[in-house]
Amino acid sequence: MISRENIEKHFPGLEEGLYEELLQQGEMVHVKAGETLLRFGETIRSIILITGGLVKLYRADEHGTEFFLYNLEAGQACSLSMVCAVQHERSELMALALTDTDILKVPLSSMESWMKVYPSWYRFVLTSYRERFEEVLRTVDAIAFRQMDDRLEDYLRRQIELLGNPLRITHQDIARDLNSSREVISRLLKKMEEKDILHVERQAIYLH
Amino acid sequence: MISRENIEKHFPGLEEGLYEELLQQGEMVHVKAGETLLRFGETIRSIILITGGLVKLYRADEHGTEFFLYNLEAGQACSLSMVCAVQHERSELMALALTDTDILKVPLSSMESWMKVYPSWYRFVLTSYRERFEEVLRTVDAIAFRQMDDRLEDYLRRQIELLGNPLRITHQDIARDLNSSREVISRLLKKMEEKDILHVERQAIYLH
DNA sequence: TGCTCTTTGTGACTTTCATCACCTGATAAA
DNA sequence: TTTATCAGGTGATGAAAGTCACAAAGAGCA
Repeated sequence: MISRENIEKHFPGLEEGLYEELLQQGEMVHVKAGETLLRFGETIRSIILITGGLVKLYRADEHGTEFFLYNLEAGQACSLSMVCAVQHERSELMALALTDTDILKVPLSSMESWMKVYPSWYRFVLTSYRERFEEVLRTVDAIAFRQMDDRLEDYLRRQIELLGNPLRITHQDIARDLNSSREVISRLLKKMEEKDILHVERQAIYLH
Repeated sequence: MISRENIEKHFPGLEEGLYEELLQQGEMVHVKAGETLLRFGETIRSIILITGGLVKLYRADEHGTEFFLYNLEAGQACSLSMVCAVQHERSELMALALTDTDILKVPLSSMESWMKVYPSWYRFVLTSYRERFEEVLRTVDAIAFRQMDDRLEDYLRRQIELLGNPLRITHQDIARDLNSSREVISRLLKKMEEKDILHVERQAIYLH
């Protein structure tokens, strides 16, 4: 359901007129858990704002190997879509709905005019972009400077922050996100369990 | 020397009025090779446009270990400075002048008003940002999916593209950029020499 | 010419992590 | 209830790359 309240709640601090425009020009789309929102190489046709649910953004190589970058939740925007949209560029990332997700699609054409008229939009766009950039930099830090056990703990904390404790996920899926292998993740989880950092059950990780 | 021609040459396609503003409000600063333009955690006070020379952007961890991200040359902008500047954010990166470098510093205050008035500025900012984002994503790919020999070859090609053939650099410095060790780089270079990909001399790498 | 510093070469060893093979136990479907 | 499938456990092995120790070669300079 597209509603003024919903948008105001998730995207506070915008101008009155901008809320009106978002309502008029935006199109609300519901995406089911597991569906792909954006594929690598796909031409971006609209700006995507998340109004509910959880989306995972990841990179994939030519063999289909994946690498998790960051999540987007309600109140955030696919900044790639905003910036690529300007020149009808293609997506560099894959986006997958982790839960049922509601998105507000805004046509590209709005972007440029809003940029001029609404300072809050301009700030929103640049802030989103900066935040995403920082997340990717944190990812670079992780793979460049840190080891698997460390990265795994960080990953679990971030996921639990978003999805709740316990985290319902298989070792295989964690391995895919971290570009590791199931065996390695299982072994590391067991070590962390021995250190009393967490408790592992089938399909569930309880962080202490 | 700050000159209209210089700016027009490196930043083509902007509006007349914007060139005037850049001249009036910009401050030309010369930075010597080896000097640091931006330190991690430093508050960003102005937008930085490169009008000459070569700058290296890198990430560093708490132990001072470095990791090369990308270079900026004339005609490019420190996109971090543009986006961080909006909210007086701190720098996430280190920037080092590799050669003598000329930069045009523009006060933050100009940013918001130009964004409204000059569509070309808005496009320039978003395009810069997207390009930098893509470079960082390429870096993520490299460390996530590829091995050292591959990354080294890629690194050498990119550096030679910018700095010319032969590349004058020590193995130690390459190792620092790639977060590897000198011995590993030396050995890989030797292997590449055997494969006739390049020729190694003291402080110089000739790519075939 | 000799001395020193920087850069590079090299063997031996270690660590981290991926891979393989195979097993156990839980869950669900037939 | 039996069987198939999926999640997870575990030892053995190997490859990539980091570390250590030390040698050698070039460059600069006194």
